[in-house]
Amino acid sequence: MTDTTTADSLPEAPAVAVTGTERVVGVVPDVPALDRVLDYLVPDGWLVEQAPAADESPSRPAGVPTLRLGSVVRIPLQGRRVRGWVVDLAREPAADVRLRPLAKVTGWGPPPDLLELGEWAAWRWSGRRLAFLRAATPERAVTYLPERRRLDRGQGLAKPATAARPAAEHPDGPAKAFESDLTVVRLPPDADELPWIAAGMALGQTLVLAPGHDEVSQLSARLRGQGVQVARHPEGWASAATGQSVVGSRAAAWMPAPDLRAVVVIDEHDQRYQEERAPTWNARDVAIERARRAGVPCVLLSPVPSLEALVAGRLLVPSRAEERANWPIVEVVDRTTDDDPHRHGLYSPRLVSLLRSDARVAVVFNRTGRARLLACQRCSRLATCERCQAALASVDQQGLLCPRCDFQRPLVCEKCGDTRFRLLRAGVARVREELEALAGEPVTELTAASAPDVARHAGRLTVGTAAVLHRLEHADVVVFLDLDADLCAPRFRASDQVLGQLALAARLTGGRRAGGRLLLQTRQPHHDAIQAVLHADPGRYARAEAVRRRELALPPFCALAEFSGPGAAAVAAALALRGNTLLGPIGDRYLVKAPDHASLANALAAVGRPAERVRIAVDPLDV
DNA sequence: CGGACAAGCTGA
DNA sequence: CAGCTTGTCCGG
Repeated sequence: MTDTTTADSLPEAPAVAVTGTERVVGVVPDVPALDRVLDYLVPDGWLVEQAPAADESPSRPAGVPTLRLGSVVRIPLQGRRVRGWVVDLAREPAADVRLRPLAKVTGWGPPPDLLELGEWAAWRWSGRRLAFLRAATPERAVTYLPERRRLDRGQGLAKPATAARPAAEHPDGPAKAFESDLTVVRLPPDADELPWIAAGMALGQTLVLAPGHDEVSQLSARLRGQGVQVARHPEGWASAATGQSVVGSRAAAWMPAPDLRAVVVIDEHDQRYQEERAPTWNARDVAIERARRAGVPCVLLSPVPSLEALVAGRLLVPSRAEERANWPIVEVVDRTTDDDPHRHGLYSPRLVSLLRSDARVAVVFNRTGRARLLACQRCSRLATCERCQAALASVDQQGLLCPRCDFQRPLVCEKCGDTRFRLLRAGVARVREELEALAGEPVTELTAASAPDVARHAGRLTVGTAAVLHRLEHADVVVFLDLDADLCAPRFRASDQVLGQLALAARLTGGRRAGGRLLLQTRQPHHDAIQAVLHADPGRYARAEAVRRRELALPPFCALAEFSGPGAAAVAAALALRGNTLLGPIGDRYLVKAPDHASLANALAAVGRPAERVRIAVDPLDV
């Protein structure tokens, strides 16, 4: 049997020696382990479009394959055909190499500005450029782009919308925010962001980022209601590439925008902007850099601006009165002084009376399961895992489960065989039972694991993890049962996260005008995060926290990177030699502290990746 | 990533 | 030494 062509062995154009007259392009293959530019011949008859044609378009024969910077192509590679991106239109390969021709043009890909932004992001987060090429590529092939539309400035939104919720009155109005390069707007939780988006869109094509899909859907629906069509990620790629404004979550930071005039990031403090997988890029930071490169204003909105944003841009704040009106009334229950008739310590008298009122109450308690720590009622032996010694958790009233290794065992004491346990550290499920007993009526449990319709059918009383804050529509009062557990979490951003949750809660209840109320149970009533919401002044927290972070040399006054995997030790050691501070190892994880991101990224680029696998997380979240 | 090829192991 | 697994290398 000779030379039968099967489906697997495609007839492949042979490699040919380069004579110097052929067109050669550089292509990055979509192969993660191969982070290189490879050279390919452009077949005869294909067009190569040099610069992005500014004022368009000579009629050209239909169906002629056309290459541009960023074009998605298929290339022969080791007998396979793989996807790749054209990143160089005029390569000059060494005279003696033999090259293969490109197999096919798939369609449009990242425009040149995003290729460059991708290079920057690969540097900034010490990742592979491939991750960003993928992010900036349409999900389905785009083979045709209509003529770029010259959109009416403002797209029908030039006048701020008359919204149901009042716009917080910033002294000079939203347009003011777009007058400089980078502006942080402290917008109270109950204020409407639409006027700010409208002010951006009045300038032309605008990139609007929101942290989650729900927010994106709501926002684009509202804009549609105002007669504004926006491109959404990923299906709106082609529309964005013809100049339509973009609304999307994290990935939308990589949508094309040929006529970009403004960038708006909603709730810039939200951690969902950060990609969890390496490279751990942050869409807010990508948006800032993108606006800077395009020379257009970038506006970051947040009720509780991050220190990262505050050190990067100038701050606009609403009037004191306006900000106060748009935060709820805050009641702090000091658990060190109030006398609690119940043994449990989680339920203050104030909470109990609230449960028995007729208000819609949402209770936040950030511990899933029924109990995370149990002890035998007779012999006080802790329930621990036989396999890994972690504390066993109770999921229901039947059995015990190890949260670390999934080991299961019935609810029986190892030592004395008793089946009664004390719940030393209750979880949401147990708290729900107890709240129900206190209230004398049903309480809905709502966590990230709950079915999608649970939030809609929730009754007057709801308890759950922070998922409550995202999934519930409204509450009259939001209660934080044990704010200290969150404030004291062993992460330096713990109190940032609490403040973010308090802002979400404030949105759920509405401002004090609407009767919104927060009940905070804590043993640290003077904590800056609590004082900040109590006075509706997030600046109090930001100022105090900035001092602490600067003293401890923590972000944003340094840059952190975490290394894990077999190659972690080698990279960490190499970085330490270059004058960075090395912490760890903790398990197989090393933490490196550099004075700033530029020096961290440069040091990492100089050190390079070792042969072994390493996961590099710049700006790690749980430190 | 995934194919190619080399080196290493096994059983007759 | 065929037949198979495991490891290492490399891509235009």
